[in-house]
Amino acid sequence: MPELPEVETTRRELEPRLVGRRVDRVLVRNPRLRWPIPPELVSRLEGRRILRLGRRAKYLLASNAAGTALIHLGMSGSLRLVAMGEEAGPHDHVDWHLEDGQALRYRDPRRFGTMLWCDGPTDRHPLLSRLGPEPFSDSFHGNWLYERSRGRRAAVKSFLMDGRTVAGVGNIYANEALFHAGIHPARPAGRVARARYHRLACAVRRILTHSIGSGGTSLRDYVRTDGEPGRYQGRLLVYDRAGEACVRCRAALRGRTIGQRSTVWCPLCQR
DNA sequence: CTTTACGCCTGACGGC
DNA sequence: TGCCGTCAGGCGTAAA
Repeated sequence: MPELPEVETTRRELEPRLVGRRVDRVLVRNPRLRWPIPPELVSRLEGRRILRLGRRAKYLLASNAAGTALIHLGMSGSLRLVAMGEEAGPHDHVDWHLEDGQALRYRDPRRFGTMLWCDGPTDRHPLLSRLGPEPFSDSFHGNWLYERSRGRRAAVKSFLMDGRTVAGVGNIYANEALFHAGIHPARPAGRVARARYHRLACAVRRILTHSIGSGGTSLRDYVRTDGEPGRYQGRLLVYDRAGEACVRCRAALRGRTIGQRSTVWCPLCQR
């Protein structure tokens, strides 16, 4: 499932191949993603050059002179560059035909993903306007987490996964970051001390940095734009390891659902 | 305001 | 072997 490192890896791989290129034609085989792909996405993209490929949370933002395409990979989506004419599979829902004979191919078996068009500034788009700070921005730090969490009774893991708290931290990395910071995922967010939030913010940044450097996690569906798997999976310390031994203290890792999400933690290392 | 549950969808997996 | 039920998972939305 594409998390932020996978999306950022995709962005970095695609950027040099897309920016400056003209989109000649957009072929929508199946518009039924999470929301229908709007017809104006096609008309706004065709005939214009892509000027920028950005990212906000897990949304990829492909801009041209007319506006911006918002692309979300959901939990099974991928973007690849293919040679134009390469046969499309059953889940290859959209191709952007580029002037250089390649096509940007969007595949998403479960169709939880998104491809929308935004005419104006993207920071005013309803899907983006209420997002919290990017994890690598200066405004994301322990004090922000601490101040924002006061009075909150929800689990710190749910708090961390709320996009208004910090953008783009999904289930896998929430589990990992809480382990690194030694914080029990079910602890009420308002009962985590300032110093521990400082550790948590550092852990989030460190883990995301390492995962991006490894090309993403490559759990289950995710593959890179070249079809190769990411390499961070072997570095996951708790996710998907319930019942196994904690790498630090060898205690059996615990697992249960918190906030409708599978959660794993070490009962000794995390308090 | 906060918190919780739901639903979209398919592939993987386990039981028979 | 094959069929079927169950479940995960991002995240917006509705409901409490």
